[in-house]
Amino acid sequence: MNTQTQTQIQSELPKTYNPKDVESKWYPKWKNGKYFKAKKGKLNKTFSIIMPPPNVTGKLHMGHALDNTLQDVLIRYKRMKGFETLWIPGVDHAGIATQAVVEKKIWDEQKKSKHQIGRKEFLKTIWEWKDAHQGLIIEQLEKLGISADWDYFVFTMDPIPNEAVRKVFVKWYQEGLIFQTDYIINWDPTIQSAISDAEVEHKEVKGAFHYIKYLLKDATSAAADVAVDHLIIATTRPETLLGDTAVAVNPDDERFKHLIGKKIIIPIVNREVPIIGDNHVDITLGTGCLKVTPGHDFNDFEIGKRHNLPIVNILNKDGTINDVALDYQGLNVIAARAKIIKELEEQGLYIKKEDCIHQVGHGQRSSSIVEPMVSKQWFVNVKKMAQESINAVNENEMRFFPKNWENTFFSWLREPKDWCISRQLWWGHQIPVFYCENENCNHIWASVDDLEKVQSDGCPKCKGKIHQDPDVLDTWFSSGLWALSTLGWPNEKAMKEKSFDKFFPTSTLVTGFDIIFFWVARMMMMTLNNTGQVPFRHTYIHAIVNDKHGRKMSKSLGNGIDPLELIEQYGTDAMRFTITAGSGYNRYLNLDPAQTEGYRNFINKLWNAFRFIHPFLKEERALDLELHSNNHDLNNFLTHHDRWILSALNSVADICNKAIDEYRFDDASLAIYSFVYDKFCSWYIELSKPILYGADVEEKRKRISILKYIFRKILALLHPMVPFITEELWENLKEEGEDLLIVQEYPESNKKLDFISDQNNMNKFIEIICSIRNLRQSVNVKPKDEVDIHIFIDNPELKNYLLQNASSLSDLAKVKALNCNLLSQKSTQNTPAKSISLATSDCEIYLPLSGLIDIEEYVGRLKKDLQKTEVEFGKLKMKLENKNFSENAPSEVVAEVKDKAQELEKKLNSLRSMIANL
RNA sequence: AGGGCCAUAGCUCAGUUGGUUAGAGCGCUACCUUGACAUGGUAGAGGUCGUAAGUUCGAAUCUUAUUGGCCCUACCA
Repeated sequence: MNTQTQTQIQSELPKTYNPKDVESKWYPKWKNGKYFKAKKGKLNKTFSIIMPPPNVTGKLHMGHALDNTLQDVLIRYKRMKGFETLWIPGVDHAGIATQAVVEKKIWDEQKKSKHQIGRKEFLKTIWEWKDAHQGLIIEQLEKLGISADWDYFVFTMDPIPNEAVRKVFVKWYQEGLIFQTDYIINWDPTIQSAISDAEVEHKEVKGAFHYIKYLLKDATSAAADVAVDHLIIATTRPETLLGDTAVAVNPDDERFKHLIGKKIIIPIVNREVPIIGDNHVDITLGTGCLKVTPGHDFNDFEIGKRHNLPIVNILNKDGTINDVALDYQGLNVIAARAKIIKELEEQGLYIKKEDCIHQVGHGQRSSSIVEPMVSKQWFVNVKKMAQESINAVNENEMRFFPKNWENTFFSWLREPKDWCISRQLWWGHQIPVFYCENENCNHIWASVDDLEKVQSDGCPKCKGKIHQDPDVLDTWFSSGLWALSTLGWPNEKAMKEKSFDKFFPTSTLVTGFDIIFFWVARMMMMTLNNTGQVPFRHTYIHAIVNDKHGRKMSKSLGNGIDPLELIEQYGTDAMRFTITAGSGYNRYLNLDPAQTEGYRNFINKLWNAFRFIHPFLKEERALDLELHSNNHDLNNFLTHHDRWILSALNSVADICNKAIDEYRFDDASLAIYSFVYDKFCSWYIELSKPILYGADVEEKRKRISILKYIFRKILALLHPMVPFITEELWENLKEEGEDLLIVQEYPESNKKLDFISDQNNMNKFIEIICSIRNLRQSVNVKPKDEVDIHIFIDNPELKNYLLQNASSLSDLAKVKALNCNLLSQKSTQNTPAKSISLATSDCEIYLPLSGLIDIEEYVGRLKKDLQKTEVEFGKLKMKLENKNFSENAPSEVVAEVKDKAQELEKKLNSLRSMIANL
């Protein structure tokens, strides 16, 4: 190739990499080329992941970007390693969230409530909305470059997941694990549904203790002493007195125990209730007297059960006071509280108020205050499956990465409460329980058959008319079956089509710690219970994304980062690399767009490294190790620098493999990053320039083949993290007939390419060049100006190496004449008189000066170095003289310290003689 | 109240089982447009690892206490 064509090629490539065109080009090629589909690889092993399904309502946020990028890195890595890989994507119906969005939409457009529209019509609208929205989420996921098998795509309310839900529900119903009962549950008045314990978040709220007098029955006045004609109750929720059905004291409380069995009057409602003795009451807390409201307090509910107290419900479904007290009917809790306090004051029953801060439950979705309320709900007894899940983790059937997350998992499963699974919503899997409407029959049963079939069959006992339970299941009920239903379970035909046996149990679950309870634990329980197997072998818990100062991203703070904007600005690869470089075993990832900018620069660096070798590519094939079947041959073929870069590459490949296997994406990313910058670009490319522009054709051909070899490996190592640019560049580097990079082999370390002495020599060589540059800058020599250098070397082998590579040294340190002697030959005659110098452990380097220098400053530098070295040497010497050290420390540690001490001693001597000779 | 996590350079973080002079990115300073790249290059400044005590030949790393921050669970009349 002549110079003219070289220039032409170079001008075709822009100086800066443009991610947009490349990204839009490659995704369709991979997808349409079926590269995301599972194919048998060289290992004859499978690797499968189920994607945590994003909500169908959602807009992709940073958490999704992180979650999916890491899964994609694993999938691409394993695919290249030769696993048969399958990544199953999906979307969640997200019961409450979706219903709320569509309800609002209908209200905005038609000013109609869902009840006005009717259940059937409402569900039809919501399905239409879902179909329209699902595509948006998929489109956004594709922008991340994820290599999921879209043919496997599942929606949580598709027929198969629905079949799974019905099957499990009926099984548990028949086993008695699912039961319906009146129980105190968390009621979300905004959503107007029960929610599970896990969906309640406790937040600190300013409140107050209100001290209220309750008069004893037959009390003559309200003025006399406590325990004579009244009791004082402290409460943060005075309005709940409308539902009080007892007052409790501790049976051992000397102050009050004589009152047990007597009657007391609830103010306002003037209800006569018993005073009871219960050990739950803490004598030391509050006033020692406790109002008991079994309908609206978890503890009181338990007390009520023990004492057979009636339950009075004071709230409507929307959280307002019901007809229990007509004066208060329709007021919300806050208003009712104020009105009650006022009325108590008027009656002289209100004593005082003490401000306090207390924890109040809020609905995770609605953020409104959750009201404990008694209602009829469906529950699952999960005790046994919880224990099975704990066992599975203890027996390493499923492992957490990082391991300590298993404690969180255990803490939830150790004492599990019954799981409230019914929701008073319309959008979701409807509970497959049917009721016979014939009053003489009243049969209740669960059926796996769909509604139409059950309806046409009628009641199995009396053939009467039937109806289905109107409630739907908690979203997590279907999510809990995700590992099974995405692979077709329980439908045998679908399982066969989706190769259930091949891909189940899945390999790794990648998710955040915030849903260990909601999801990881439930999937474990439900999958173990139904198949006896774990849903996945590993769970990698990744970081939660925060802003750059570690604050949660939130709308109110306005500190959210939109991944699509980040992609728009810096490209998908840069965003992905920010994520991988920041993901290891950390709990949080504090995301700073400046980092992404830095990694965008890295991508650009890679692009330009390619621009450099590009004109030469057509001239030569990549180095083929097969051609050099024995080490001797290979050694002869390679130069010092070739052996050095190949060994360095080898170490990086080793690190990348080990790191990704252990989910240390950060270690893998940073290792290859630093290889590209600090080894390949800074040194190997620089060292190659004279050869590529030089006259020695044979040498040039060899160098091109190695550059090409290294660059191909770099692209392969980087591909899982930054798939787009690597695939784009691969197109130029692949040999005739080679397939896309996405299916190339992932590099592994190769013992044949470990050249230890070349690594050592090169490190010394770099140290010498940096020292010369340091000297040059310290006296302001212009970068272009060439200088004379005198080096005295302690070690003959290194001297030899230096002479062999003298031209490289000249190039990189701009040295005009190199004068190199052994240190033993140093004398006043051959040491430049007027010079500045610097010492390493192996050599003394002198830069002769023609002009004047600032002796003071220069001597200061030498002295500073001397002092530092003396301190270090002193430390090591003390260590060596300490018998305890030489006797107790491992011999290799002692040997290392000895070596180091020797090196420092040499350097000390050099520095001292330099200072003395000034 | 119980449990867990964190504290390392101006900022954000690495630092494997205790073992050479504690690392990176960004930021900062000086110099440089050199035939891949100013989204660049070269050189450099800057931490003794929250505090205190202890174990050890040796501690950022282990133990205890303490301060500050975060999270989870339970509950508060």
